[in-house]
Amino acid sequence: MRKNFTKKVHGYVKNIPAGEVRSYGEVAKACGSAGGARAVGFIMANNFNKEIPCHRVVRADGSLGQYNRGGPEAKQAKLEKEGIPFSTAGVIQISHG
DNA sequence: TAGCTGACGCAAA
DNA sequence: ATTTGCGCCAGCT
Repeated sequence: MRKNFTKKVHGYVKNIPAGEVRSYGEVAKACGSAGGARAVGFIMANNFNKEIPCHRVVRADGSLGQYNRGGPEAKQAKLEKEGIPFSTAGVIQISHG
């Protein structure tokens, strides 16, 4: 049941503490699907729950990626408010929890 | 049921 | 170091 994957992703993302960021690949892997990075992104795009801090999920390169709430700019703004340091490329460092 | 798309990731040039 | 191409999984039409 693929839906299970989605539920796991939601739970994991909700488990991401403020001030920390996770890469799509990390989330996918933690949910049981290593190469399911794209799937995670798709889930986030279809996820509009404020309970799910999808803005804390960034690309493996540290780049922001996308955001269904106003684009990378809004995403970065939220992350900066969380206390996440940023660089010209994007996130300085991703916590691997 | 089959095919296409998508907020990614890695390898090669 | 930067750019381009292919592969990955899950969801939606």
